[in-house]
Amino acid sequence: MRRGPGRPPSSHAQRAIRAAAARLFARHGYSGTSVRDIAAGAGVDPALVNRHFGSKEGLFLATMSVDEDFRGLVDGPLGELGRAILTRVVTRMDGPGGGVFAALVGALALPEVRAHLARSTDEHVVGPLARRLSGPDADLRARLVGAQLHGLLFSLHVSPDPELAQRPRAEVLDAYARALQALIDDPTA
Amino acid sequence: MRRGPGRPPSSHAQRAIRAAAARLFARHGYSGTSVRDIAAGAGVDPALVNRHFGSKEGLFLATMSVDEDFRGLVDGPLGELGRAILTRVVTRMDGPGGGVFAALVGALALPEVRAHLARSTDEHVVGPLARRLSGPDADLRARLVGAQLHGLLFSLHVSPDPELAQRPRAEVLDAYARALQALIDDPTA
DNA sequence: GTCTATACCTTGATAGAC
DNA sequence: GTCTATCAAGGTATAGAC
Repeated sequence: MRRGPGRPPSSHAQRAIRAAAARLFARHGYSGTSVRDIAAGAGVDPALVNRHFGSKEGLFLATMSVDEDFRGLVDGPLGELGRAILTRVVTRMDGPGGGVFAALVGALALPEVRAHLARSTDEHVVGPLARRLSGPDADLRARLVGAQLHGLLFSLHVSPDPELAQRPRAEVLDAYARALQALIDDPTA
Repeated sequence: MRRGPGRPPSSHAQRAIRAAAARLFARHGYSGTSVRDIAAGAGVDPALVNRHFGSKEGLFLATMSVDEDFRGLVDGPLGELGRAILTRVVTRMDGPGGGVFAALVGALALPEVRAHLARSTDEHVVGPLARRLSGPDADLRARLVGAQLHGLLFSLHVSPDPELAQRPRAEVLDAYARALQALIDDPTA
């Protein structure tokens, strides 16, 4: 939180609302969390939530982001990039990020949530990857890697496949990495 | 609709409610469609909806299913199965099925919706595919093909990537089919 | 500027009349 | 079998206290 002139200091209530919202949204989703629940969790009056964040949607957008989970995902040697991408993203998402991703998917009916997920994926994954790939259709292949990534996160955290979730992560990542690598490698080489 | 003894005939109102619900849920999602909207679209009283289908959730489950879109998806020669799966599912989902899938994902907060999507994927895709695959980890590889499938449908219909959606379908399917095939082929062969 | 109390509207659901 | 009346929950806006 930046303080200083030109920006009002965030009150204790604001921080408490943020913390309660981050916890409840990640755990129970957007529609499963009421503004009154968040206010109760933060120990403040329900009206304060909209006072500080404009609306329930505004608070959701202020607290739920996958930018930190996606940043830097496609750095590293191209030859083993599939495995590297999956190791990083799954490790991060096994923390609180998994709930954040699931909450975002559950709130995709909100246009701003759609925009956030699309922008974050483009900015941190598809864009940087497309610039690094060689061979034909680099942009298309990078976008499909993004689709694969969403597919695995979906099956682990949004609509969890129990059999998949219980297996040793290393086995799952090794197998899925082969599929990612099939799009990362130059098909003409 | 089957008629006959032992089964009460479905009234005109029931059919009208079904039709309106299928259209509105697929177009505006679960939370974006109110029971009153559906009743208005069907030209009936709002109370009739819950009278006939128990609840909004009951009506949703009675009208939104991907069984028809997923059935028979993994039939055909193993050597080109990746391409065949994608051609079939994308063709079907470019019709009304795309909206149905998106609506189901948007309603995954409901446990019964989760169960339906998991069961349908297992019954029509993962199960039959696992029984056909040779080589190690057949079950794991089949589950990951399911994850890939969800990933593409997600990027085409749930959180649509405009660049991906506008490209010629053949290009997209050819490239993604390589990634599916990497899990279908026996890795030790 | 920060917080509280309160009221309003939409929506899912139900009870009971006809 | 169908409709009217009504309730509870929840998102939102506003008036006013401190």
